[in-house]
Amino acid sequence: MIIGELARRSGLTQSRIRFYESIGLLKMVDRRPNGYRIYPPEAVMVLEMIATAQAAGFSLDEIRALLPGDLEQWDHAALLDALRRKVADIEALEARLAHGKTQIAALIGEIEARPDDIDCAANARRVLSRMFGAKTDGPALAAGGVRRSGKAGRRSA
Amino acid sequence: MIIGELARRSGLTQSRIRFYESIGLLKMVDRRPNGYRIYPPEAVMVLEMIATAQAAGFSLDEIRALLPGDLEQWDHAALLDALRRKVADIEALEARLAHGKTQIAALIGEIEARPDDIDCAANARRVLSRMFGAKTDGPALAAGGVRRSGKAGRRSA
DNA sequence: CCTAACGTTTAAGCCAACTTTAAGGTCAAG
DNA sequence: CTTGACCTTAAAGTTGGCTTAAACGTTAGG
Repeated sequence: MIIGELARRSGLTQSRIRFYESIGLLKMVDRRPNGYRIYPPEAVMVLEMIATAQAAGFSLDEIRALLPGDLEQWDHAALLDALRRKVADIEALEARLAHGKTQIAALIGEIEARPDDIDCAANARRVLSRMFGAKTDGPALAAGGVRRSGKAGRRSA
Repeated sequence: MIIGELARRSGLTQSRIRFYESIGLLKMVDRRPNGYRIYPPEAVMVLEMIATAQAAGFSLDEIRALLPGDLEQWDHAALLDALRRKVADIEALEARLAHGKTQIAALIGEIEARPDDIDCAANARRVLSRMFGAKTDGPALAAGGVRRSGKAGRRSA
């Protein structure tokens, strides 16, 4: 299979496939005498696997660490470990999200409770002091938590 | 207040504060004849507000759109709107996370169920076909979903 | 008067995960 | 033999949210 077909069959772009090869993520590639890449049929599945793992929240670095390149040699223990750690990560993120949601809900309540007939600055101060007073324990959802859901959507191909 | 003190009091770095000014996020700044920036005391609160909003999942663009620069003039309606949209975003992300967690849990189950006495490749294929067969509806947690929780942690100052 | 600790600017660098661009080689059909 | 669809490469660009560097001015203390 050459790259165009692999791209069509996996749903990824050619550039993305080449990129994965360049970072050592996709090693199942040979060359024709003319320089063209040739892939075995399994490559489709591996790419789908990579995409799925990404979809489950793994970084490419993590995926590379787990994916043996050779489908016959999975490190079960390491894989299970990584999966369990990922579940823990997800649960931590869920907790942060819940916390953030609570904060926002409280803020909505505060704002709704008093229409604009009262001093805004004082109101803002009240709202904020409540938010900060309510133990915003560290970087709640911060740095690496949530990424904007709106404009990031750029699917393959 | 000059920038060093503001940095100390808000917990942000000076470069970050200047950066916020440069993108039009922090407008409450004057200059001394010598060029030094001077800030009113409220700047501390505004910066904390920005950090909190970020922590709640808002991008700097969103924050700029909501923060009027002048504390006396909040657009209540727009703010409420944005907050409600953010809650919806968070809930969508929560759903994706739950879905991803289910997927991973299923995968763990699959792997645990059969120790390494069986053919790995066949097993992998089974596991994956189950994952893909189970309607991995689109980019579940993909593109803009989760960011690694491990190495992103680089807090201010 | 010197030094150390502040402040200023612009520009470039970093991260991940790609995409885009530019400039070219290969190949099958008509 | 030319056209057009394929493939190749290296390098640069993208996004967001900053940090770091370089080169310089200011100010307080001894």
